[in-house]
Amino acid sequence: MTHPVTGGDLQRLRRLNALSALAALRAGGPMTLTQLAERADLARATIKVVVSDLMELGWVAQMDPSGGEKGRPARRYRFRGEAGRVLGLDIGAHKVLGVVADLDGNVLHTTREPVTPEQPRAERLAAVDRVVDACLTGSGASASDVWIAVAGSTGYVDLQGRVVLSRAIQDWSSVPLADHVGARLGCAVLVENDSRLAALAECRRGIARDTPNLIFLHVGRRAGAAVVLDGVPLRGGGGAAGEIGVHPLFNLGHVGELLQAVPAVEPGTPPDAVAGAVFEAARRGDAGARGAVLRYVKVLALATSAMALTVDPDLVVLGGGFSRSADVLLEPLRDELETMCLRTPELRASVLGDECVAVGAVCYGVEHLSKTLFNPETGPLPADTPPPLMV
Amino acid sequence: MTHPVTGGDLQRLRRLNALSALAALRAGGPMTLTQLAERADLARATIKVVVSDLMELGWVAQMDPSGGEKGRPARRYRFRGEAGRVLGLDIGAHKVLGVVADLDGNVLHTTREPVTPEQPRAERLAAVDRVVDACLTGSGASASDVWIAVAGSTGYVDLQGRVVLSRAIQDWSSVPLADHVGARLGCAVLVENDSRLAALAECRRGIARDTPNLIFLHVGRRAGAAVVLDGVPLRGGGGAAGEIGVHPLFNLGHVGELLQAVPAVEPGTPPDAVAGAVFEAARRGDAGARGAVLRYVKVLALATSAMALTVDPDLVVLGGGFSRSADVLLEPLRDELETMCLRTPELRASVLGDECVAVGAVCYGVEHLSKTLFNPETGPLPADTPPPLMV
DNA sequence: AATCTTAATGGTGGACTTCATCATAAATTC
DNA sequence: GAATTTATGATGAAGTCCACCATTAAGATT
Repeated sequence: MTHPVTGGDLQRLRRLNALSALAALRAGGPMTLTQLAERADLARATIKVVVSDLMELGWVAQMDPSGGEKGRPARRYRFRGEAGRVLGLDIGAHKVLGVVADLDGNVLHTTREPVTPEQPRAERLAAVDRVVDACLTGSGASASDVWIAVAGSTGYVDLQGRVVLSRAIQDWSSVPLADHVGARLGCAVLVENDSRLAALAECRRGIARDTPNLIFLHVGRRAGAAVVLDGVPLRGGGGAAGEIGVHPLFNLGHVGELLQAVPAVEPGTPPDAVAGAVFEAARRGDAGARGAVLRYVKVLALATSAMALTVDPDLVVLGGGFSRSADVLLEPLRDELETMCLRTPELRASVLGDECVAVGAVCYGVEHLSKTLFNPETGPLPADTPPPLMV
Repeated sequence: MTHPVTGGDLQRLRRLNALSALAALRAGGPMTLTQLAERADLARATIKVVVSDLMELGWVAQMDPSGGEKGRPARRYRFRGEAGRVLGLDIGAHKVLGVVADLDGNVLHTTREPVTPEQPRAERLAAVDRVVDACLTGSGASASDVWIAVAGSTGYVDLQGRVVLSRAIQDWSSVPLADHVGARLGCAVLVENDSRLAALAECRRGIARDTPNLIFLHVGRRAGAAVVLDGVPLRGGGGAAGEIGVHPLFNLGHVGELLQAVPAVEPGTPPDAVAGAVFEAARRGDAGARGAVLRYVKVLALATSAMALTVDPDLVVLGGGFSRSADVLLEPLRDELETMCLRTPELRASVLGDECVAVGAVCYGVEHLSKTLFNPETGPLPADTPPPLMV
């Protein structure tokens, strides 16, 4: 009912102040004591004690004096992002992508390996293992340096991180992905829907950086969606939020097929290239192709407006493979949406490319760590010890 | 990025503890010092000081000793809900309903006045004024006792509380409702969509008390919806969340008309009674009526499943005028939803009746006060002084 | 009716945290 | 080299919480 206001001990106040300082340092970059005192709204003397505590714990390091200022040069302090590592995985239909980042979310290393949708589960898991190993060796980290791993997978992922159902990947439903990766790394592993992570990535570092309420539209041969509200990916009561694709009127699972039979596309074009060819023809002005695109956009708009009317976002981000053809899609989609919405959201194309999901996984991991590690109950734990296992 | 961890002064710690004690007292009812110390996780000595502070401020009062226990009888303390009043208004098409409650949300008085959808704006506002006055005199309160008023109105209400657009009520779009009521009461006035308030009421005190994620379906001659996520009504980027009714495929604005032309209903039945007659006939087993109900339910299910797939609720609550015929609607609607959802939500009928919106308005007001008054920044202000104007 | 048990109450001292203030130190600038 | 600017270090004061102990007030027992 009322939101939890927790006071407590004097030591707790100290913890609160330490966390406040740490948060200010993380958000505002390297700072002097005076700046930090101002941002955290604490006295200099207090901040000094707090910061020296944090340095002992390993969370904060002193930087080389920069000089260039007028008076006595102030010591500058920074958050030690290198204290731990976050691993982001994108397990898609055609590739497995691994990204290692520090606690600030800076990407340190990327590994990618191709897979096919038809591969059996064991082979795909082996590919995941190889990517994880390559990530570790490539970034010079050991398994114990990784504090949390987040894996994005297609399909409906429930609140416990189980892949309940996947249509895009063969033999993948109810795969024990978290256990598999967790056994290898010995850290907490979160599994999330890939669209949701992509949406988060666009919201944090992409086209939606200034927009907390958005719908991410994953368009490709299959279509999916994710919703972000107040900057937080919406999971819903069971993790199925955004799965508008199964609605009987929209049938987004096969909406990509609307882009098949167009005269302008030569017979014999490989299936994966058909859509691109249609877009290309539409770009050139081919009437048949434009008609196909319009039919496709109409269906997409119907589904999108249903979601938009439900959650009233400020922005719709067009992502996924077809977003490369945003120049052809954006305008007609915008026109269609205009006719169906009460408060038509803006429409923009994704900008993060194919590392989108992995970057979102890193963001998700960093934020999860923030919530659990930097917790007022436990205070900032020593940075050297890896965090306790959590889910 | 990181959620705000604010520490601060020693006095701030005291404020935090005072608020923590107050929150515990509000949530847990009257308590002894020992119980309170346990709930707020503070030492008895501390709680004692905090509580005597709160008594001086007027937030807490001592109760009569109850006795009946074994040892020395403990003094029991309670939150002084009577320190202020919250006014909830439901401005509907056919009635204006006013409810006065204390800060605990206990309803003290109710006033109702009939109106018609066709009445001009001035008449409707005059009716609102009369209801407000009757609420004050009826509950023995003066205008300055009312700390906040919340008005529920049909139509699209934006984030600033402006009624942007109303189709159900004539001459109502962009009415300056908050200003009008605020001028009369001299307190903050919030305006919200009525379905959203009804949803909140069901979530706090109705059929959904244990369910934080739900969709409230307002069914009647016109249909509307509202979404509650994690116990919070979803407004969206511009306050239009839940307005699925304007979607071209669902046309919920006139979905009630599907219940018109049924042979079992005698010609000449007044328009308002037709739907009820159809439901009655369907209840008796009339085939034509059952068919009409089924057609109606199909449309409703399409819209509901679109929303459900978007936000993945645990529950759909059937409310509004037609929910009186839930016995006829629930089962077919459940069956239809079953075929369209990935994770089919539970389906229940509203239980709060026609005071639903006003009760939701009170809940909303109480919770808004909790957020603004009981704010760690300002600490618990003296209870006697009415709160500063806020929006 | 006197005594025992139970549990709340009141008070004291100690430990801790934060803050304001002042004198000092280390750079740049003139 | 002096003046200026800014950071640093140290001290004392004030505020807050907690553990502990003796005291008080009621019901339960004999």
